[in-house]
Amino acid sequence: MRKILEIQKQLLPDLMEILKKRYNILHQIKLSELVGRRTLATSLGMTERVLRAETDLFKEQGLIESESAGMRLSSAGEKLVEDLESIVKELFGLTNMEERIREHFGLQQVLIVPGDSDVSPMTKRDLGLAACKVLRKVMGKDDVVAVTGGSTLAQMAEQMTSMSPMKTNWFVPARGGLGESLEYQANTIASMMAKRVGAQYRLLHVPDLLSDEAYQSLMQEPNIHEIVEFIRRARIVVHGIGDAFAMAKRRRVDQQTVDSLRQDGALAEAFGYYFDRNGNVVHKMLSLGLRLEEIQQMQVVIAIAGGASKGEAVHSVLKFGRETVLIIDEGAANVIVKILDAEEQTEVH
Amino acid sequence: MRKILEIQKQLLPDLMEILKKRYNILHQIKLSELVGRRTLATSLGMTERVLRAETDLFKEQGLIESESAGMRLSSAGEKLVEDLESIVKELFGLTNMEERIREHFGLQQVLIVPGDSDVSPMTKRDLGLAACKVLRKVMGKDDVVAVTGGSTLAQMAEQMTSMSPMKTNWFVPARGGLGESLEYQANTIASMMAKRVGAQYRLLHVPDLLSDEAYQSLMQEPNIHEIVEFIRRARIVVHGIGDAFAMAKRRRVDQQTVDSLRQDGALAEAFGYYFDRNGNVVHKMLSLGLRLEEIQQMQVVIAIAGGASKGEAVHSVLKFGRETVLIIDEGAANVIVKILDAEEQTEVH
DNA sequence: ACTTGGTTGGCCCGAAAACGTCCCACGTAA
DNA sequence: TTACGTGGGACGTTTTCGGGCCAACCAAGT
Repeated sequence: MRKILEIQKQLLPDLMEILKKRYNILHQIKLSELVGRRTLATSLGMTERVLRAETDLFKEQGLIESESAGMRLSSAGEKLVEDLESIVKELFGLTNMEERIREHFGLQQVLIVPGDSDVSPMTKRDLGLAACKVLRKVMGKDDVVAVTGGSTLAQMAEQMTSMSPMKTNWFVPARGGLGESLEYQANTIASMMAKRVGAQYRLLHVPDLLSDEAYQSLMQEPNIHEIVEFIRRARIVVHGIGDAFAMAKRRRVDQQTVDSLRQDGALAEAFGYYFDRNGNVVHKMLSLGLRLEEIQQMQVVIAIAGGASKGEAVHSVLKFGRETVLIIDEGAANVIVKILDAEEQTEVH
Repeated sequence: MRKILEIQKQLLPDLMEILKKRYNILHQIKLSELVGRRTLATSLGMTERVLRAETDLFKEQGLIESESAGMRLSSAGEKLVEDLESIVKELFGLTNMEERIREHFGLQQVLIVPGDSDVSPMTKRDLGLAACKVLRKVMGKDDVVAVTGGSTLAQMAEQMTSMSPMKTNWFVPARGGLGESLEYQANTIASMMAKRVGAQYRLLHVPDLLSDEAYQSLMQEPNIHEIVEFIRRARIVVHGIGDAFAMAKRRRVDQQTVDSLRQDGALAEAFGYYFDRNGNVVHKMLSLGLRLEEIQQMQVVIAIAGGASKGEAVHSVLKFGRETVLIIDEGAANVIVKILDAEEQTEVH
């Protein structure tokens, strides 16, 4: 059932909106039992004229009957609303969550794909696909896109296609090597994405840094300095979100640091920064590239994550809050919403 | 799946058409493999500009890719078309049958409601409902509507409603008593319909006739003559279609006539006339009211029938062919289409 | 009997979207 | 080279959409 709507959505992108709108109208009529155009319009927040267009359609379809005192659902309409109820619920469960999360964190856009990446690998692919779509939409001429590493981003890179080569675009790693395995490194992903869409790319081949001195001396290197500057000109950054300890382990962080992370309540990781439950930065990997300041001022920050297991992490990164677009799956979304619910509960008491 | 599509058809009738249009375009692109806007437009019979609007959308959705040599389906588009295939079939299977039957018999409109009256009584209700809708649409001011008897028509009468009273309309029986039980008689149905929509009605209380003499002498009666004339002024006739022998039995036709019907290959019955497989009239009930000539010249002839068991009968009456609107259910439609298929088969050989 | 507050359905008009049509630079095949 | 078909752009026209208003009507309350 969901599939059929997914399919239709591709051909009729605004199908869902219309469906929802019409359902709302019918629903409202049902509640009001007998209601006139004007009151209905104001209670739905639409102008009289557009509402009228809809009700005229409903009349034509025999879903409502209009008397001199107002309109009411016909029996067919009643039945339809009943049938719709369950569909709309399922349909807009995700949309509702999207809206809720979007509003709560003040994001520009939230996208939830059905499924749970923890369970089904297909969902991860969908996640990547959705991310590609978003990225394609926000990318303009000459844009520089910075990407991080991680399995989700790698998946996204694999899904990436473009109809016309984006010769004027650049892909760069958001930060230098962060100790991940080659295939999940930002460098790998940036170059892969660039190749797949016919864009250009520049890489930042630096090791993880252990000391400020190393940082300073590397930044003295003209060509390194130059590329870091280039990266900082990025208008768009795409990053994954990870569980702090899973990430630390993957990056083979030494035990001492892990302990300190644990002590600080680290929960999530994104672009080399570790966050605690409340979105505070509790640790950062020392490397070159984008710093938090730049990310905070970036025009488009796209975060991608999937799986119920990452829900908490996503929530904490969102709490830090510089993202503009969030792309997650249903599994993660459910967890996040549950956390929000809990927060509201405690607020009330 | 079926249900959700039905709902959409009611709530988003225009979107379904768009869906079909877009599917057709994508399908055509798929067949052409690589094709330009103009050639595609002509092969689809649309102007270049509207096609362009569609293809632009497809591009935005990533369903097609455009090269300098033309457009082709992207892999996503390919997949979508595949998935759509079944949806469109389901969605427009009935539509296709409607169109096929409409064209084959040169009808003005064919309406197929999902389901089979033989199996589910709900379908019969839908049939009645659909008939009401059609009738409401074709009825104008001062129109006289002649109706026949039968269980389907009775069902229709029960479904009949109108938003505004049709004070200037008349309902009349198409023909005099044809030996049916009271509740299925044309008189009963005409009066019931009239009452339900606030219209007027006149009845024709005459028994079945046994002889020409009786016919002649009854027609001498001024008031009978007058009402028959009135009936013949009808612009619209709504009639059911029945299986010849079921009908004969219900009307308690004597054995001799039944035998003669069987000998003549009678198959179907409508408004008191019996038809054989090829749509020839093989027998007629002697009564007053509309004659075949009048029906043939009537502006709107609406035939209603439901159930696979009536498929053959409907086919033979259609073959006689004076209907303008046909309202059947899926069960009957399937049978009819099967007959048409068989006919085409034999034509080919 | 008369006001009041609501209804529907009709109408008008400016804005915006859709559309028909032509043109252009370009790639490609002959 | 030529000839053709392509996608993309542009532009004036047509059609639709949407906002707003109004007449006729109705029911209820005064």
